[in-house]
Amino acid sequence: MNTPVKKADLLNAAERLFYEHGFRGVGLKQIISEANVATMTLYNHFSSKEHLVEEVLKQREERYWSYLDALVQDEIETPFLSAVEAHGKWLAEESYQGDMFLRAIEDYSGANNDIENIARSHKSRLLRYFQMLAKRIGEDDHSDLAHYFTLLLEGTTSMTTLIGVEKATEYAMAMAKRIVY
Amino acid sequence: MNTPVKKADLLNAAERLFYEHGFRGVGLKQIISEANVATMTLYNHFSSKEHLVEEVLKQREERYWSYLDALVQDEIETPFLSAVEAHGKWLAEESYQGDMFLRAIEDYSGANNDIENIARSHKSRLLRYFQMLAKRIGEDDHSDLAHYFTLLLEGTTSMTTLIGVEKATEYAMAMAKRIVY
DNA sequence: GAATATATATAACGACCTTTATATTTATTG
DNA sequence: CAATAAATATAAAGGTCGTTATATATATTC
Repeated sequence: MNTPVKKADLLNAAERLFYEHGFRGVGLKQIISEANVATMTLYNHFSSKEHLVEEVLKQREERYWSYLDALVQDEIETPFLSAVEAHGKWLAEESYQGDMFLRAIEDYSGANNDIENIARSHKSRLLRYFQMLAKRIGEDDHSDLAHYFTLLLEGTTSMTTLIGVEKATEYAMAMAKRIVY
Repeated sequence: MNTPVKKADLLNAAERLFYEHGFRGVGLKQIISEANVATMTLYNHFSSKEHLVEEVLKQREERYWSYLDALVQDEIETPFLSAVEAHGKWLAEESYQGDMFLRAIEDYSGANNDIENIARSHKSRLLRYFQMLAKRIGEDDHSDLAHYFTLLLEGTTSMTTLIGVEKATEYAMAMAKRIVY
């Protein structure tokens, strides 16, 4: 039947609702309603709400990285600045209200280790990514630089909640230029 | 009777539990249990869970500012660096897992405007505070500088969740020194 | 020491939640 | 076209949640 389509509908509806209202603030009823799907269809694809959360996080991680990679890869001259810009564009399109992974860590730490680990590994991947970029441009303290920019992106995401994407990205770019090159 | 004591017990227990497990992840039953208080004592002091959340946020805001003010005020030579350091100490003592106000904005935006406004006003106060510091040291672009440091503190809080307080503060201090003075 | 105010214990309400059960319908496949 | 697989509608179980009700105990105040 429509198996793959229905599953995708569920994941997309869940991702949007979880992001907007939090994992605990959204019930399965709302998810199946927005996905136009029956209750048992959800349980046919996901064995529990928490497993649905896991797959939502995995999907969002994939989307984030394919988005970032596409924008950063080609500009090998200034990879860090373009990463900040790319992250800003991601925020503008998909993430105007905090970070879903950070939220998952907070919500499920001590309650569900699988979910927490998925979210944490996403964050450590961000750090590794910047370390890779730092090595590529021959930076000596590549670990330091990687941490600076991870902090910068995390700060940009938080600031977006407070002052909007445009201004947040603008200030982040200005800071970035003072730190590198 | 023990009225003020019981109310304080409730606020303290609620603040800790809300911070550790999220507003929606904690039930009133756990709060009254940890506060060693009866159900009706809670409703005698707070008309609903959401009003309890409001007062918890107000209490936490007061604690944060009295903490920060005490550490920053005297060091008029390098107010920005000492603000970063003070924020780091606050994180070490009280805030190892994300920011309660940011979380309140995310959890209650669209659901409870009073709570959201309290949390947002806390954040705008942080921005105003840095603008005041920037003017005091005679900085030209005091608005820019204030935004840089607000972003820096927000980033530090997020990074604390990921790499711990010590390292997060360390990197934040290094970035701060590249930005000011 | 009686009156007042607050805390306590306990139970119940109705709403909502996640999950399971059951029986029916719909589309795909051999 | 029969068989299989998946989606649907509906309901109910079992739990937790916030909130209210009630009646009792305890400390403070005049």
